[in-house]
Amino acid sequence: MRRKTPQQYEARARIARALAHPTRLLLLDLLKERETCVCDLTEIAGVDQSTVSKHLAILRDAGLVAGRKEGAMTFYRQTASCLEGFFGCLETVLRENLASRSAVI
Amino acid sequence: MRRKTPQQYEARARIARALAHPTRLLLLDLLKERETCVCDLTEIAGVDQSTVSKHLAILRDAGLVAGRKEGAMTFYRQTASCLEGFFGCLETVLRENLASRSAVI
DNA sequence: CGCGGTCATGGCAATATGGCCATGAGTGCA
DNA sequence: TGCACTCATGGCCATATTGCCATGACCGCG
Repeated sequence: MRRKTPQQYEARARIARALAHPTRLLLLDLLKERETCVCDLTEIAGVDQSTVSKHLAILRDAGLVAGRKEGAMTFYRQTASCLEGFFGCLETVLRENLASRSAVI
Repeated sequence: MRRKTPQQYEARARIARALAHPTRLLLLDLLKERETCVCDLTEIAGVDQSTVSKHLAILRDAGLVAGRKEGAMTFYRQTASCLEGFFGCLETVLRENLASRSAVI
């Protein structure tokens, strides 16, 4: 494969940055199954509502979730269809890290 | 799937953070094909050698690359076997984002 | 209309990140 | 030994990120 342009790496990094926070990973995990309103997400995440809104905005800007307004509430859902692969990758790395550390011991 | 512990999300986020920088994505791309020394990586990346070393340390701590000393040089290689899936995920998101924006227009 | 519930955004402070410079350690050659 | 080369690390500054608080917009119900 040919090397990519700085713009391509920047575009990829923008999405990766959106994935690089535990609270956002939790939100994505919750939204994998079903649409959820911000109020419920706030309660589960255990941080301020404004903080959750900002995290959701970051995920939305990255194209990973989308919001649907219904009355006073906004229901978010996952839009990226590939996150299973991403999480699978993370788990693989974690397993490999664990194995190599065990090997050292 | 059951919800995960904060520690699990933190562990995942640590790896995601390592992937969340364009220069590190470039380095991973270069190391996908063949082992490369820091000096060559520095020249290609176009940033200071110390900066490259720090990026490589971050990737190494995340378990994504490993270094092998040979004489005065250190050759790095990719150790994570799943990054293709990760990059594929990023590309999918980018394509989906592009498509949805085109749909708006 | 008034009011409580829901959510997004601006402001701010604390912390983390990223870049370069300077430096030090280790290697190999003359 | 002396020197050039390679790489890692500490220091430092500029910038970005993250959290909460405060606030404002919007909705729906009395």
